[in-house]
Amino acid sequence: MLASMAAPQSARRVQRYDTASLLQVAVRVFTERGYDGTSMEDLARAAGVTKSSIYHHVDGKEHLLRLALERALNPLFAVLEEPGATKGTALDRLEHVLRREVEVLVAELPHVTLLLRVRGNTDTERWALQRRREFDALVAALAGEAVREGALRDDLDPALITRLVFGMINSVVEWYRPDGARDGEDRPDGVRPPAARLADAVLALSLDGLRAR
Amino acid sequence: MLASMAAPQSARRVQRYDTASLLQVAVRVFTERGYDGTSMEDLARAAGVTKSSIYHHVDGKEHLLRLALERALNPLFAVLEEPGATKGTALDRLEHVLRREVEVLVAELPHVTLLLRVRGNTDTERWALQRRREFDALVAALAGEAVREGALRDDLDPALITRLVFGMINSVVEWYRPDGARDGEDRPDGVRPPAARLADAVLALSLDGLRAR
DNA sequence: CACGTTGTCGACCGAACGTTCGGTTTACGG
DNA sequence: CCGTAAACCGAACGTTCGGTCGACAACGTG
Repeated sequence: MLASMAAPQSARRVQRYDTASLLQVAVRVFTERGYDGTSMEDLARAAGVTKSSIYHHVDGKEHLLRLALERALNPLFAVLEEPGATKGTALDRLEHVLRREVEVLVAELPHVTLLLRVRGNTDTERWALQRRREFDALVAALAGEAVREGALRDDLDPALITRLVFGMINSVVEWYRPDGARDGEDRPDGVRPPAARLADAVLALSLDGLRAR
Repeated sequence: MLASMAAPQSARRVQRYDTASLLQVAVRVFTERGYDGTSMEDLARAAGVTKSSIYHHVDGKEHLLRLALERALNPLFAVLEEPGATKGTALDRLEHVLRREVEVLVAELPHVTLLLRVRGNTDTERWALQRRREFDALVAALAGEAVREGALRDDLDPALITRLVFGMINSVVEWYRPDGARDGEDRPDGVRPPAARLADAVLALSLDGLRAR
C-alpha cells in the first residue's frame, strides 16, 4: 500500500460533498418521502452533515429540486431531436420516441420519478409542469400523424392513446429498480441491456396487445 | 313552496359541514396540492371555516387521509368479489376486473388519485401501501392464470404485464375529468356512459394494441 | 509555514406547522 | 321563548420549518 492511500487521519468526516454529490442524496430522499414531505433536516441527516452545510453548496431546497428536474427534462426533450425521431414514417418515429423515452426514464430513473410527481406548489414545479405539457403535445401530434398515415387504428382518439401509452411508460418509475450491472458494460453478444428489454416489452404491449395469437 | 323550504334567514354562514362534506373539500385540496403540501390552514380556507372548526368534525389531518383512502380501497377490493371476477375463464375474469377497476377509478376519482400518490410517511400511508400490494398480487395471480390458460401471450412476464397495464389504468387519474352528466342518468339507448367508454378503450388497447389491422 | 479556499459546524431567527382550549353563535324541538 | 346540542371561532400552545450567521478546521499552493 502506498502512503497516499493511508486512511484519513481525521475520522470526523466520512465524506465531503460538492453540489453534484449532494444532489444525488437529495434526489434519493425526495423520491422516498416526496418533495413536500422532505425537510432540510431530513436531507442533512441522510447526507451526514448539518443543515447549514447544505446551504454552502446550493441556494436552498427549491434549488435542489430545479437541478433534479433539469436532469430529467433535458434528456427527455433531447430524444425528440434525434435522427430517428425526425426522419422516416410517423410510425417509425413514434416507435423510436417511445423506445428511447423508456431508456431515458431508466437511465435517469430518480430524476424522472421526481418530475412525474411534481404538483405545482412552487414556481419551479409549475415550470416543470409547463415543460411536460409541451412535451406531451409534441408526442400527441406525432401519434396523430401515424393515425392519418393509416399505421395506427383509427377507432381510438390519438390524444387518448398517447395519454394511455405514456401512462404505461411513466408507471415504470413506480416499480423498476436497476440491477447491479451498468448498461454500458461488456455483455455477451445477443444479450440486450435491461432497459432495452423493458422497452421491447412496452413496445410489444402497446402495438400488439397482450392477447395470444 | 312549503314554509320549511324557505331560504336560511341568516346569510352569514353559507354552508354547514359534517364529517362527510368536510372530507369532500379535504380530498379536493389534497389532490390539488398533495397531502404533505396541504396545511390545515389551507383546508380551513378552502372550506371557509377556521382551523379549529375542522377539529370539531375529525381527529386531525391524518384522520381525513384515512377516511379518503378507505373510500378508494374498499370499492377496489369489492370488485374482486363480484361474480364476474370469480366465475368463468381466467381471461373473462381478468377482463371483468380491468374494466370494473377503470369504472371504480372514475367513480371514486379523487379518492383513488390520493391512494396512488401515497408515499409512506405516516402509519396511515403505510397501511394503504400494504393494501395496494395485496391488491396487485391478487391481480397478478389472475394474469398468470390467463397466461397458463393460453389466452395471453407467453413471451412476456405476467407480473410485468400486470404492472404495465395497471400503470396505464392508474394513469387515468392524471388527466381524466368527469363531464357534467352523471353516469346513472337517463341516456339514449346504445350510448354508453363515459366511464364504460373509457374502459372499452383501455381494454382494446391492452388486449389488441394500437397497431392498425 | 503563512495564506486563501473550501467545507463544516453550532447557535440562532422568524414564520408556519398541527393541535388544543374556552367560549360564542346557530338551528331547532318542546 | 327557552334549553340544548351541534357548529364555529379567536387566541394560543409547543414544535418544526427553511434559512442565516460567524467561527473554525482541513488542504493545496506559493
